Amino acid sequence: MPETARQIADDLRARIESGELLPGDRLPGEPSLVKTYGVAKMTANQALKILVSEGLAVARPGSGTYVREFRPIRRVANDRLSKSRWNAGRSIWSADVDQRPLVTDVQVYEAEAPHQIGRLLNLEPGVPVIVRSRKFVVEDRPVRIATSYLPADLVRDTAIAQPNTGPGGSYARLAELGAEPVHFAEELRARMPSEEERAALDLATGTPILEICRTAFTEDERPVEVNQMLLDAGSYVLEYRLSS
Amino acid sequence: MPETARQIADDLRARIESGELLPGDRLPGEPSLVKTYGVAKMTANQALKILVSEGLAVARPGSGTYVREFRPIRRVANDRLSKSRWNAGRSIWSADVDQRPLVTDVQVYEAEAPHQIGRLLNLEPGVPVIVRSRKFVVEDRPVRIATSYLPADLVRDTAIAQPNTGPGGSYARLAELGAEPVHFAEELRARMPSEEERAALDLATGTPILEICRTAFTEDERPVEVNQMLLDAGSYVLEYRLSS
DNA sequence: GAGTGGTCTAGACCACATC
DNA sequence: ATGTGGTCTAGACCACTCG
Repeated sequence: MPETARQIADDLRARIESGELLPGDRLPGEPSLVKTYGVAKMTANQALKILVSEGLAVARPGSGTYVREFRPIRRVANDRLSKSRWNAGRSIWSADVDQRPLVTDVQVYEAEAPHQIGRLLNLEPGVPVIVRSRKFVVEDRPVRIATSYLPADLVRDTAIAQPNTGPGGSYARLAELGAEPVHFAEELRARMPSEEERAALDLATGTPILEICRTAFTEDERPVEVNQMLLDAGSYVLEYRLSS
Repeated sequence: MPETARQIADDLRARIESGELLPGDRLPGEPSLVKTYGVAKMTANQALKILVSEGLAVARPGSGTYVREFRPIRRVANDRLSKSRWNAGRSIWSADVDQRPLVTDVQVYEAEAPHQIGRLLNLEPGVPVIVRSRKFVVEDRPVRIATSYLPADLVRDTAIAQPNTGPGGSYARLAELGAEPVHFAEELRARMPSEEERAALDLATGTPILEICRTAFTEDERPVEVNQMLLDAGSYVLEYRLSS
């Protein structure tokens, strides 16, 4: 009877979904599965790998395989009406609200605009941009990597070209330049991370990432910033509020 | 020298990212990898599985393993100001714009509101809702599953309780009831699908899904619909336009 | 019928975590 | 020191696709 690994995974998944095994609990190990199901060790290994690849479990070599804990952060993208209280406090997924993250690995440099970015910023090919990249850490977990691109001619001599952008951040500086961002377009997709991205976000295998590319526009619809973000999908719930 | 499977996967990934292997191309098969790398068949198998799990390749048993093709659909969530043309035509990911999908598997029935849904709709526990679920197919691919919940007392005697909601769809019917949805709150997360969801969306292994829960509100901020959607992440780019 | 990916076995060695 | 997951081997059988 083949299909054994899948069946073992199905059993364990059922025990997780029924609540018999709770988040953080240790799953039966490989030797245990070998005994109870009478399979080879590698089959047991693959059964556990299935659960890991589904994002239901996390393997900790040398210790065991554990039911994954899902404690996401809520990121709210506000539209102008969102100060009103519709939907206040009601949500489908429980999530911590917007803890202030630790910002690390700040890098700022000037470079030629990558092709796609240049198009979004409405720049001629080869025009320089200021690139700001940084990593956000919550509870010792790296959860987000962000890279911003701004026209160098606009911001070169401001705090935006420094690691520390000052009070209010780069948007406050843009406002001082008469280029306050007020419209935003976000493009979003989800995919599996590359090996590199997995390492940078310290992702468990089987966790997808959310990739967001946000363009910020001034009141007169001039693009002034492109922000590319990579989020650990296991750490985020995104919220959008819209009015038609 | 362990780590062999990963290294083989790295090699192949590099050949994909360099453009030597194009979307749709066939990767070297297991027997070929066994020869060129001098490894066991199962190691070759696992190397290919790594690429599949990363979403870079698709295995077609009996035929080969192929570089995945990514041809997403664009879904635009408009804010009320977005009729203006900012960002017009510029986007970071190429995507077909909103082809009209085929709607299949329509099911409509009345049931007690699930706990979470009831809370979002601001209903007392146990109050009945009309449930509408359907599947959207584009180019023979199922790409989206949607389940809507509406207060039964509001819509029971309308076309919304029928499979065919008539011209303009259920929102037009709600408008006729004086309950036109004008505000929307979307909660969004990405995760790996369950086996069931994988089957329903006909997903290649290694493809994440986007899970969206959208609540629709009337002008006076009354929730009138909750729509839970599951999207094949490989088939969608989402776009949000916001103003602050 | 030949070739493909999918899976299983039985045994082995490793690095690591935990005690 | 023991137990854990991670990986590899060499060989096997299966169901499937394709020419």
